[in-house]
Parts: sequence; C-alpha cells; structure tokens
Amino acid sequence: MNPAPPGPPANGPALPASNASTSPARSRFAPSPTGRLHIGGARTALYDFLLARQTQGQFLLRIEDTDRKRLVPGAEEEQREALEWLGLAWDEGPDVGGPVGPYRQSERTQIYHEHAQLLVRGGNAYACFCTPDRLAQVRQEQQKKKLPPRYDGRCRDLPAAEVHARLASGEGHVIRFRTPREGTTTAVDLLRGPITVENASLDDYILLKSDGLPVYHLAALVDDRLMGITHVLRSSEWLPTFPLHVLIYQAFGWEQPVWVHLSIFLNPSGKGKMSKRGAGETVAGAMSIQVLDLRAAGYLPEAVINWIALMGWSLDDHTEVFTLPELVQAFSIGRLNASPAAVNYSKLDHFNGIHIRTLSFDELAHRLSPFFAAAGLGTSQDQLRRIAPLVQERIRTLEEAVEIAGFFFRDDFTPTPAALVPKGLTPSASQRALERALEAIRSLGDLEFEPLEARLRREAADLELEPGQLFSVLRIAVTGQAVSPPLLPSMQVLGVDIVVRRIERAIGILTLPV
RNA sequence: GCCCCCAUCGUCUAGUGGCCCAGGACGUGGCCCUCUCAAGGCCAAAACCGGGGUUCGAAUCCCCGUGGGGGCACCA
Repeated sequence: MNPAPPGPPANGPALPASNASTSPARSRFAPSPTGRLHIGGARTALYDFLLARQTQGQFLLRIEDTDRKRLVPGAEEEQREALEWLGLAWDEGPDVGGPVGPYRQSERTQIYHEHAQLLVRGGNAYACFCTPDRLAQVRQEQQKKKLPPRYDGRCRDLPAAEVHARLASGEGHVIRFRTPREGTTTAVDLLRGPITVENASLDDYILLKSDGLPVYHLAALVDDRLMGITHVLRSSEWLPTFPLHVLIYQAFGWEQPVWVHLSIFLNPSGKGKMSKRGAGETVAGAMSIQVLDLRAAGYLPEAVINWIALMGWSLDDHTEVFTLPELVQAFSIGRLNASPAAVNYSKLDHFNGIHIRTLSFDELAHRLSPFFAAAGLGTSQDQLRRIAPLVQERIRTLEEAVEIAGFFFRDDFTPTPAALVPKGLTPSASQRALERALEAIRSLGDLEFEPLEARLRREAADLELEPGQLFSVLRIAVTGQAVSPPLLPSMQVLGVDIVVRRIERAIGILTLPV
C-alpha cells in the first residue's frame, strides 16, 4: 500500500528532471461513494498521485460520504479496488490510517460542527430556519421572473434573541454562509489565472444541513485545511463555486492552497460531459467509462494510465508513451491543459497495444489467464506462455487473445465445407491440398519450421497453387479461423497429433456429400 | 434566464510575438514487408472559429462576436 517513491525509469527515454527541488506536496483524491470510479476521477487521482510522488510528498484518499441519501453500498470498496488496480497507492486513507484522520467525512462531523460554529461566532455564517418547501417556492418564483435562483435572505439578519429562542426550542435549521453582498472576489486558479466575480452573484450557501451533516463547501475545505493539503486538484465543475470557497477560506483566516481545476472529459462526440454525476454509466458505443469495466474488457492498467495522463497534460517533446514511474518523473502541474477533452477510445486501443507489447511473455501469459478462464477455456501458464509470442503483437486487448487463440484450447470447432474452400479454389483442390499437407507432416514426422515450410511450398507449387492458398486451407482446417497467428508456429504449439487429427477431420468434411 | 470556463487537423495535443505557408500522436488512405491478421517501415490528406485592434511582425497580446462546455440543491 505504501510503496517507496519510484526510482527513475529503468530504460525509458531521457526525461527532464523536473520539479526535483519542489517542496513536498500533499494532495488528496476525495471521491464520494455514490458510484463507480470512472476515468475522469481516475485522472484526477493520477495527477494527485504524480504530484505527491514527484515531490516526495503524500497522496491521501478521503471519502466524502456526507450525503447519506446517495450513498451506494460497496462503492467505496469498488473505488479503492479500481485505484489499486491502476497502481495509484495512497499514503493515508480510511483503510491505512494516517496522522490527520479519520479519512471518512462521516466520522468527522464533530469537526465540521466546531468549524461552522467558528464561522457563526465570527459573523460569517448564520442559522436559517427556512424549510425546503419554502426554498423551493422562492426558487420557483425567481425562475418565473427570470431572476437568478438564490436564497432570499429571510433569516440572514434575524435578531439574536429570536435566533436563540428558536434554536433553544429545537427548531430545525441549517447553517448558511453569510456571503458578502457587495464587492468582488478574486479566486486564482493555477491554470486559468485570476477569476473575479461579483459577490452579489454568489449565494448564501448552506454549510451545515438540518441533519447536522456538512455539505461539500464546508467539509472539503475544512478537511483540506486540517489535512494539510497543499494542492487541491478537482474537476472544473467546481469553478462556479470556487470564489465562494475562497471567501470561506478568508472567513476562517486561512491561507489558500494551490487550486487546480481540471478540465472535464467530453463524450467521444465532443458533445456534452462524459459523465453526468450519478447517472451515465456508459457512453456512446459499447465502451464504458468505468475503470473496472476497462479492466474486464482487457485493458492494461498501464495503458489506461498512459491514456488518461495525456488527456489534459502533455510534454512538449513529443513523448507519448509513459509508464507510471516515467510519468512521476515527467509530470508537471504547470503543463496541465484547461480546455475540455473528448475521450478517444481508439487511442486507448493504441496505448494498450503498445503496453501489451512491452510485457514479457511470462507476464503476458499471466495476464491472459483470467480471460481464457472467463471464456470457459482451461489453460495452463505453460501453454499460455507458449502462445504469448504468437498473439502479443496482434491483440489490442487481452480479451482479443481469446478470439484469436481460443482454438489452441478448444477442439469443438467444425469448419464448414464452404469455409474450407477459399476463393479461387475448388472443393477437390482444397481436399488435395490438405491431403498433401497431411502427407508432408506424416513423412517429416514433426513440425519443425524450416523443413515443413519448404515442403509445403513445394507441394503448393506442385498443385499449381499459391503458397498462400495452401496455407489458407490449412489454416482453416487447423484453427477453424480465416485469421490466426502464424500457422506453422501455431501448429508447433498444438503438436503433431492434434494437427493431424484436425486435418483429417477437415478432409472428412470435404469428402462428405454436399 | 443569470454566472463562469474553454477555443490549433475528425480526436488528443505542441506552440507562450519572428525558429510556423504551424510540429507530434491516434484515426483515415496509399505503398513496402508478408502464409492470414497484426506488428513494423515509408508516404499522403487533414487545423490556427470570425471580425476588429496592438505591433515592423500574431496561432501566440487586447476587445467584440460566435461556438462549445460547466454551474445555478439541505448532491458532490
């Protein structure tokens, strides 16, 4: 869980030794357990992780579970699993603890109450007794009049005595922030510079709900402060309330962290936000945006990391293939991009192919195993190790290996007569080709590449066939597929007995009356 | 409706006033290699949203449009 800071890349490209002298950053990924981890969240966590690692700082995981209505059982565990799969290990968190815990907001309510009280005492927040019904009504009227929907301030300046009395009587209430009504507030985002808004355009946001639990505007800020977070990386969906957060920090008298609002991900079409919170599970096409779905679809964590790292960040030297340790070296928070990015799955495929090809045969075999198992095919590490070289450069996902190499582990396919007769051949020509190939294998007694290939080519010439035509018929007979890994090496893996049996079967199919 | 953000090939992007008649990557097309499919190599098509400024000079700075996106909850 707490790995040593990664060393320099073993054999990657020479990367600039960036930020080596920067002071340690404390970053945090703070998901709500209301759903699954999607690539947008994963990318935020990645950048948090990279920043912390490259500055020898800490990366924390904090669970923002203050909305009990939206809580999804198991979501926290699911998200942690996804993070771990990606290799984004946190230094402090609900499961591993740490010096500034607890790391689950539902276990910190006392802290939020104290801080809300601090604000109230300082005159920066107040108790509000308005009911949700009334608020909804107010909002409705404002919308009818085309006014910006905002709290009308009914409880903002209640006499102290009245407030005390109502509080004492136990009347339900919330705590609201007393947003200044005049002037402007300037919030500084690392990627965008200063953003100035009229305070009047801000609302008196609720800080503490009537159930006693805080909302984000209180909890996240208090926690970031108390947990010593130096860099707040979050979605740009927070930009509209960013000035409010600055105001709250000011009300507490706290120095602000470095604020970084990450661009959002757009649908592959470029139209609309990739994920509507709480809703969208998948996007157009069959491709999911959920990290664990990507795993199930046969993507490597290395590829997913590489892919999302480059959606909003880049190096100016054209390097595009990175491992996680290389990213730790190369990453630079100042090179983050503020514009929204449309997700591009074909690029994921590309990176996946590249990272699959960097795996050792043993490692590839190991990662392939669950996919064959899921397809109901029994394999052994040894068998997979032998087919790994044959599939490595022709699969884009691990899943595809089952498609292309399933025939190694399955004997139940029966090529149709039509399939056994490629374009330009007759059934009898196919049959003759197979018979000659069978003869060749039998007379050679083994499947050694050079002799067998030479022999098969001679047979093809003899039959006045292109070598490709003979290989093609043989391929169908032996693999059941028109497309397969290189035929001869595949046959070697299968062994003489199976190969002979399959060729005989194919000949049998061709001699059957139509 | 109001507020905010963003704007370079189809997509991800490089570019921080001259090195740019704009570079890379994915994807697409072609060629080479080749027992299929890939992988690999080579080549090609493909963009500075529009209009005004500033400047000797603008993709780069400013303004206005336009387009896209986000937000406007006792959600985060």
